[in-house]
Amino acid sequence: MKFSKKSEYGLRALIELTAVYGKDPIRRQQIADRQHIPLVFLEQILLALKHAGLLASTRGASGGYALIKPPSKVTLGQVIRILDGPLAPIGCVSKTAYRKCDDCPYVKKAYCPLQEVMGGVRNAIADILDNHSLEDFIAGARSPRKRSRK
Amino acid sequence: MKFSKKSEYGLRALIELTAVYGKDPIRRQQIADRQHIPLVFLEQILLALKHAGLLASTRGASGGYALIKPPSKVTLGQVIRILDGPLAPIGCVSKTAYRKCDDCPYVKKAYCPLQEVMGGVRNAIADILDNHSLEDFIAGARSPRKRSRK
DNA sequence: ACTATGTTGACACAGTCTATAAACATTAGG
DNA sequence: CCTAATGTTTATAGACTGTGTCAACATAGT
Repeated sequence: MKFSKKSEYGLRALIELTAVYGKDPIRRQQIADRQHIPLVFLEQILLALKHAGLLASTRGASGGYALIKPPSKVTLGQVIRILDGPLAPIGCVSKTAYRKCDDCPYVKKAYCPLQEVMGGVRNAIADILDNHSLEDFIAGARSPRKRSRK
Repeated sequence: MKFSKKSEYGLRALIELTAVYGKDPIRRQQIADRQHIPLVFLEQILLALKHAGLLASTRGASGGYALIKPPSKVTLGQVIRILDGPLAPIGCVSKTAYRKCDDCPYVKKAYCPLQEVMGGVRNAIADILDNHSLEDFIAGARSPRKRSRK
């Protein structure tokens, strides 16, 4: 039950990119150095985020990557779903990528005990991750916005 | 962010074993059939649970596996930690297996933005998983015990 | 007691996915 | 047109998932 390194690195890279939001693009090398991320692995991650529309990249001499969506509009849940896929602990409780579990003997029945619990876990995770945005990463902000539960 | 198949299968096997708690041991074949779990993989799982002290096994003609701890005393969190390791999303926020993250540039500093959020996720997951026991799996029990938050 | 049979136990192996590395192609600026 | 950057492709080590094989052992029948 862990996040992949990919997600972790991706989020840490976005911390750097959020810090310079609106300014000139920064080089991937710089991100790798400051966050101690393996350079070439970092690139795959940045590309994925680019293809998802979060980043823009410019090549050539003074190129680099830049965040193009406002930090407040990018939730951690989005980022993790891009890099890691759906965040449900088991397939049959995912809202964004539901997959009926062929092998589960409870498929036909109305109620699956595992599904009950795991659905709760999924919601708890999503509730946190979808209510935190990159904005919560800026500076020493000691107060990630804690939404009251609806 | 998924549980391993190992944990999923393990929990489903325990559903079967909980259902016959106190009675004669059941064969692994029977568990595999009813929950559609690959037979030989299931064995590794049952062994791990046995070594952890949850199950007892008897060999020979009328052998099989049996749950030896009362269902109410076995939390889902315990099971998953046995089969999947600690349930923290990233190493540096685990309570049962803390590992300082060498590569994180915030190690030295007082505050890590990622750690803040991920710690919250960890607690949310643990809060659910450690407050559900195998007892919640019995029969069609439509009411897993929902502890009020402390 | 001996043997046949059914069951768990242990080990080594193969496929797939993740994390990482290296090499080369492509683009843009001075 | 040369250099510094991104972009693409391919390769490798390790963990996770699942299989195959054979040994250890308990029970039942003779």
